[in-house]
Amino acid sequence: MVTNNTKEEAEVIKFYSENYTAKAYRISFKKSNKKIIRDKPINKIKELLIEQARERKLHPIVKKRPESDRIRQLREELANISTVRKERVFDSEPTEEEKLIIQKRVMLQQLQFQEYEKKDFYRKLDKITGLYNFLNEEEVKAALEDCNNDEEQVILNLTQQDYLPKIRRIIALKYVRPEVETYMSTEQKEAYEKLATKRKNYVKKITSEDAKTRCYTYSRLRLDDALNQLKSDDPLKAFEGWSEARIKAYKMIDANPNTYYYRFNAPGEKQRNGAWTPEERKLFFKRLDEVGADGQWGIFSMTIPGRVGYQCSNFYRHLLKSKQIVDPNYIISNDGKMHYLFGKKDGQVGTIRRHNRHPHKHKMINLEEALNSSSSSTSRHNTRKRKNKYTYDDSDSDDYLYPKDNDNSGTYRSAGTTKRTRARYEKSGNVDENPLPGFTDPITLEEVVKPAISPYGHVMGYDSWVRCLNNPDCKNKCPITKKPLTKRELVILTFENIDQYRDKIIQ
DNA sequence: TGACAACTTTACTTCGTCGA
DNA sequence: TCGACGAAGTAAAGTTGTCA
Repeated sequence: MVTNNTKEEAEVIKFYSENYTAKAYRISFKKSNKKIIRDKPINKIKELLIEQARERKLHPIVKKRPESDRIRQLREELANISTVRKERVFDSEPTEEEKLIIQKRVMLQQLQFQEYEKKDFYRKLDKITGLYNFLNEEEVKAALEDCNNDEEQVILNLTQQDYLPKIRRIIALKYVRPEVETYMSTEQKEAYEKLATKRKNYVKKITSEDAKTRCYTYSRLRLDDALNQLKSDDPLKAFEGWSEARIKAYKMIDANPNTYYYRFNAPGEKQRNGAWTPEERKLFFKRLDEVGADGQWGIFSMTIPGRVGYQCSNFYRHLLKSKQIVDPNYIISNDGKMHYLFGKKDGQVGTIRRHNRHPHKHKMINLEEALNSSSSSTSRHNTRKRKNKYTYDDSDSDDYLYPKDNDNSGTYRSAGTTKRTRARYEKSGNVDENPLPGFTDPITLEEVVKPAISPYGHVMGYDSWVRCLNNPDCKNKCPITKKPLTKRELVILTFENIDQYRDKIIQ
């Protein structure tokens, strides 16, 4: 995207805001009914340092990293290089053979130095993450660079609430997306301009007056045209003619990839149009096997180059319509149109949604009616303003985010994501069911009450996860891996499921 | 706990384009 | 001219937070 640097900088600062860290500390202390003491984190660090030293003394752990082997290997290689001893070193030029040996030795020494540097880094990494186990390697590296490689200084700085956000900002700025290069050649540009002119002059013969007016007053802005507009130097013109939905989706690239990819390809990726090639079909079915048609077509399309989410959605409907695949969630009404079943409950007839050009006459039609006659359905009024929120599951239980029992589908109950439901869940007494007693929350540094695991294997208190994922600066993004993550993907650990997840936990 | 508003998501409709 | 298909826009369902 072509924007000025300030805008990009603002966009890439996604991780914890200063406010968030401060809040986390506040909440943590509020919970334990303690007064906020400014040097509390330092006291905590001191305790941890003493504990760590004691633990090391009792149970010395030697972490083996591939580097140790590599250094040994390099040392052996160095020893095996033949040596040349000259009696009068400066008398003559070295022979070719001697030059090669020197070159090899220098190279190996450089490598060895690099390996030692790595080893030293890992030593510091272990020391720092021993205290701040929620930091990742990249964050430690950035912090060390910031403190002239002084790990003690890093440890000290990290006791300041605003230091981690500062480091994360530095990292985030490293990933400023480069400008999307113009991938059009001169010939392509000429052809494109020709096409654009043709489009501009194109006047379709329309019989309806209304349609004619619409055709003259606005023309649909195609994706390639819209993206080309972004190359304009004038920021006002960049989004000219874009629909609200498109702008919204475009802004969601980090916050919500599904929304973005539903309407866009990956930045710089050329859009593919036309019929699906056999390779694309193969990719589509492979993806279908992996994630299924769960409605997140944006996410679905991410692995299919050149195709956006709605293209995948349309293609899926096409496959259904042409009976190449079968999905019981869709029905075909008498008029031959596909309808997705909403609010389908076990043993009950689901409803289908029908669009109406007249917004004041919204209707929900019954499946039976739809199957019998598509036109008769319009006579039935549905004045319900708000449907039952939780239509996916009949159960009244509040096991939010828990995998369905005996369900091999891999889906999760989506009900009960509100504060209220969570409160009810907590009230139900499940909170006491902590399978990880003594586990420290990396955010609050307090013992985790309700541990939850992400698909990436990181464990934090459920409340900490929720606060991270709700933080507008890094909404729906894992604070540790920076990868997309929603609350629904979290699994609260209990005695029932801990064995299933124990091996997946990353420490 | 219900009502409601704001926001998000996505199924579906409509329209543009192209080739026969 | 027409049918088929791709793509954009929008209506409406779902979600979540707030307030009384």
